[in-house]
Amino acid sequence: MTSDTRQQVDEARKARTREKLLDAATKVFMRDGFHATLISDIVAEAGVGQGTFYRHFQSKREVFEALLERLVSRLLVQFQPMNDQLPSTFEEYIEASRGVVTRMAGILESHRDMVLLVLREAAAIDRAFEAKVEEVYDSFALQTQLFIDHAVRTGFARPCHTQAVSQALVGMGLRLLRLWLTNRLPAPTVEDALSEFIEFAFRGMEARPAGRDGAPPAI
Amino acid sequence: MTSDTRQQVDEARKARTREKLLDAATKVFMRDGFHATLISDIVAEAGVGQGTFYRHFQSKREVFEALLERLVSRLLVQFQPMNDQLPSTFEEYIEASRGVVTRMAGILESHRDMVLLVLREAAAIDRAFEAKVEEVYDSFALQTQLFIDHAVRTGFARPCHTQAVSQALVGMGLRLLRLWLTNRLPAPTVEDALSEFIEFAFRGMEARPAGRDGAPPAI
Amino acid sequence: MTSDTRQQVDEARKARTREKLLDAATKVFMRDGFHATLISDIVAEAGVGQGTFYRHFQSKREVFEALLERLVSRLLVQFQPMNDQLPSTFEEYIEASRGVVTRMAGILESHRDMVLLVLREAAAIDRAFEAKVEEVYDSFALQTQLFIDHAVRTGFARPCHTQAVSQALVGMGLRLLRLWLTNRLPAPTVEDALSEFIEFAFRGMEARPAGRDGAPPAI
Amino acid sequence: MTSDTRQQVDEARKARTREKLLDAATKVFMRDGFHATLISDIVAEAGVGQGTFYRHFQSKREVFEALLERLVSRLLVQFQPMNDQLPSTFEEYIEASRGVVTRMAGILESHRDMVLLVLREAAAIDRAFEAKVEEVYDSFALQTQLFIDHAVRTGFARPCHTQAVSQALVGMGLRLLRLWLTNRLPAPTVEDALSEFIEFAFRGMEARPAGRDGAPPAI
DNA sequence: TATGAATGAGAATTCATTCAT
DNA sequence: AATGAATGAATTCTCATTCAT
Repeated sequence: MTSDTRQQVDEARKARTREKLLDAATKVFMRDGFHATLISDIVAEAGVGQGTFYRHFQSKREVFEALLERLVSRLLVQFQPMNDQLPSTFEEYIEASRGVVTRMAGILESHRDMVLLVLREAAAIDRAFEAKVEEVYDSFALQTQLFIDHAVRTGFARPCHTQAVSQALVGMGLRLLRLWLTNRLPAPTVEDALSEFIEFAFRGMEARPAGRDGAPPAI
Repeated sequence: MTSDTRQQVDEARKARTREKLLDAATKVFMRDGFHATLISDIVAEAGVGQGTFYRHFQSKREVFEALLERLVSRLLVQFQPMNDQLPSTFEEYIEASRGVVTRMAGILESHRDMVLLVLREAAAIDRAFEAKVEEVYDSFALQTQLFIDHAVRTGFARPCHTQAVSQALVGMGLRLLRLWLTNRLPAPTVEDALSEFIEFAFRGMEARPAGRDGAPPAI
Repeated sequence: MTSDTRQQVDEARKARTREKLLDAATKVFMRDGFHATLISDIVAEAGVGQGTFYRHFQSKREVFEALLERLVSRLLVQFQPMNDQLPSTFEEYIEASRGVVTRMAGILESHRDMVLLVLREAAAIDRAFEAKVEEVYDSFALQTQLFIDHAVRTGFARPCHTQAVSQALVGMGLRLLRLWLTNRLPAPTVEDALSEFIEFAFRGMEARPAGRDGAPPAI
Repeated sequence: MTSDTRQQVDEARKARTREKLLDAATKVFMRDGFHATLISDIVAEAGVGQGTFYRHFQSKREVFEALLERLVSRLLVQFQPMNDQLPSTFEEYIEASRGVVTRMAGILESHRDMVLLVLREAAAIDRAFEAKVEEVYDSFALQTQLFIDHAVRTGFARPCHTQAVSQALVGMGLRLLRLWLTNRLPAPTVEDALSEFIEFAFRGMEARPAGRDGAPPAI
């Protein structure tokens, strides 16, 4: 009984220490950059001893990995409902896209530090991280592609190389995300930016007769 | 009492050594990444003594700075003629864009290593580098914006938040560039990819009545 | 969660290591001279790791500073009682001087190595050290001056520029100290040398009628 | 003929370069201290090439040696006439001493930089230099001793351990010299200081009946 | 489990010295 | 003879990692 309790207390303490370290690492990584960050900076920020670090992680790299893992898993969970109900009119498509993108933006913003950290540093740490992050981007691209494929099949989107287009969309998103998180968004509000983003994605730059009725074009 | 000849010879030798170091650095940075690269790796690759490095650069960072400077100045020189003759029909717009983008692709490809290096690592080295690279991206965006602004004014493009759109285009470009340089281009050839890229940029994803006559729409 | 005991143990260990380093430094500085001494020599002599040095000192200079500080503080403590009871007859003056000087000699001898080190090297390390050592000499001179001033006031010493005289006395002392510590004392024993020193200081070189009764001269 | 001339020109140039280097070294040694001075500092100050240094000296140490040699030889030459005519009255003794010391002061002042350099640094360079400088001090002490011995023999000075006394005098001189050259002389003028110095050397600190007639005391 | 002093391998950096011109 | 670019041995210094408490 006593030892059981004791064990639980110990485990709880360990978990708390681990969280302290992860939070401290995020903070210091953001402040100084991954490479300039020393283990001693992390433990100082976390308020624990130097040796304690090694009871939880093997290396600075492993902390980053844990942080990235945590971020990705949270993002994936939240993005599940993205393809819940597929649209059946053109306006629904636009609305659905706006909804998805807005929700994504919200989630990403709530992990602002880590997201910016990944955008900045992940590819520079080593090839494995670069690959992992590219995987994430690719999976976003794939989600997007499935969406567009469906739109093409249902006649709401023009036939195109949907794989290339979805990668292009991911690129657009990444750029605007970075500008946003560094407060350099070229638009008054995020909502404006997202509207422009979606408008542009659907209509391109070309000028043309306005009136769209939302009906699929007769081909 | 140094003779002119002697001075010239010395200078030439020094310049040659500097080039050797820059080339070696590019190679090693690409192979091992900026942070994993040691000064000793660079001098070994360059075939010069350890001390020689410090006669030319203060630090690894400074070499990277020199490389980036060299790349940027080359890119800028080559991009001058981008806005030479502005188009006067819609088809010309498309063609002009394709020309610009194709030429850029060629230039970028000829600096493949450095470009990839910058895409991967620059932002992670420190804030100053991040700022410098963002400046470059922003200047591309600005060039693009001027182009679109003109197209809007002449009625070939629909009115939109051209600053946001051009940043989005830069994002698209960066993503495809990266995929291309890492051989993951989602298209059979670069030309195909560029075509898709431009098609998408002008027309968006939306399906609609095909026939365009190249004339600006009557508004 | 560091226990009090643990903290004390750690502190004690650290202090012990620091002392080891200071002792080793003194030894090596004496053997090889400050400038020829390498950090690696000090740690080898101390039997600790290279990195340990830097946990305790920033540089070789800082070790020397610590050593000098330690020496000066010890000397100051011991010299406090120098002006305890001021003499009231001429003989007492001589005896008091002899007492002070003898005691000083004893103290200095017990720090033989550091004293010689300071005499030889301190001024050559940098201007700050030169200033610090000159300060010490000046404070000795000041002590001496107060002593002489008193003697002049009470009529046991002839009126003179006591500041200059005390500096001269310090110079004499430093020279004899150096000769003594390098075993080149021009006298059979230290006591002899001190006697000559004091005799000379009081009577000068001039020959004159011997008999002194210890009474202040009627002026 | 031509080659003769050529050779002379070359030699003259070489000698000039050597002097430039020696002067530069003195200046930089004074400014930065011997140990902090780099060969590159000396050649920069001299305005010659790095390699040129090694055509004239093997090392920094050798430059210092040359400078010290030059100083010592100059001092020795000038001090020859010190014992020219030995005094025959007490006043003549004082006057002779004042003359010698004043002349020495003048000479030393004209080599201010080198003298201060030697006082500060020589002993710290290595044991050989320490020995060389001590030799010089000892030779001064010896000169002084001969002077005092004579005074004792002729009855103008009281019998004493003349070797110890002359070392003490050298110590006094060194201290005052240092204070003087660093502008900390505890007296309005050098002349005042020298007067105090000599007064003290002859009469000591003790107060006593004034009137001296310059005659040797009846013993 | 947590701690922080100690460690030492390894990297950056310096600078006296060489040597081709 | 003079030069100054190149050199690399030698040192300093850092910091991830260990380990005794």
